[in-house]
Amino acid sequence: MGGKAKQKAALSDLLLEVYHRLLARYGPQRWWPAEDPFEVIVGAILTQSAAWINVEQAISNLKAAETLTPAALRDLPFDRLAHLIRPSGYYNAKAMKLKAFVERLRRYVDLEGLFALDTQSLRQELLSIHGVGEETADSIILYAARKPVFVIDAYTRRILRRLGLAPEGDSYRAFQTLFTENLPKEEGLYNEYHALLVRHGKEVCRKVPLCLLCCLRDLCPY
DNA sequence: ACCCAGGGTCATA
DNA sequence: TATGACCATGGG
Repeated sequence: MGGKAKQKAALSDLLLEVYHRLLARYGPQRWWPAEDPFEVIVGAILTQSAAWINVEQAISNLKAAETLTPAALRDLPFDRLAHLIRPSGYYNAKAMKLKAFVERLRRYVDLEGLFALDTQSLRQELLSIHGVGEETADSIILYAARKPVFVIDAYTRRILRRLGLAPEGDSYRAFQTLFTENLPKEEGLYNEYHALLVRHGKEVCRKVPLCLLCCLRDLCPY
């Protein structure tokens, strides 16, 4: 094995080691916390820069109003939609995004039609919808369409930096490549790994600044 | 009182 | 392409 290949093998082992530690520490996360694919999508948009606890309230409001379907959201007056999702913050902006999504969905009839696209086309299509950026698009592909795409979020970046693994460039794609080039391409693994990173990020990285109690502390170069 | 959450868009340089 | 203002609620 050449030097390059050896380095890559080591990185792959490290990423798997991190995964197994998190899994042992927290257990399976059973993501995404939603009853169906459409609820995943609504949650992915509502959780943008918002605490999940507030998103849960907004989703709960939508369910109580029996409006958590594409057709119902299309029929819902804008102001009423905005009011229902108020707890998740940025409610006018997010009401606009939800409307944009369900309007675009008409082209494919339903989610099944949209998800019939190959992964690359699906990603491009999602990115072209107002309010859907890279993280939201990938969350939808992984957790709603159940296709193997690794989701990168703020927690993931923070944890990788702390482990001294942050890629050069610092871009979304660079972080994503780090995972996909060094892990088996499995939807189940990507699903659980990202969920665990988020769990770990919430649990430890903010509350315990230097990771003193962190299950990854001996992997930290700091 | 202040900080920031499982981001994204848009205007500007 | 890169930065900054803006979107807004609720819990720590």
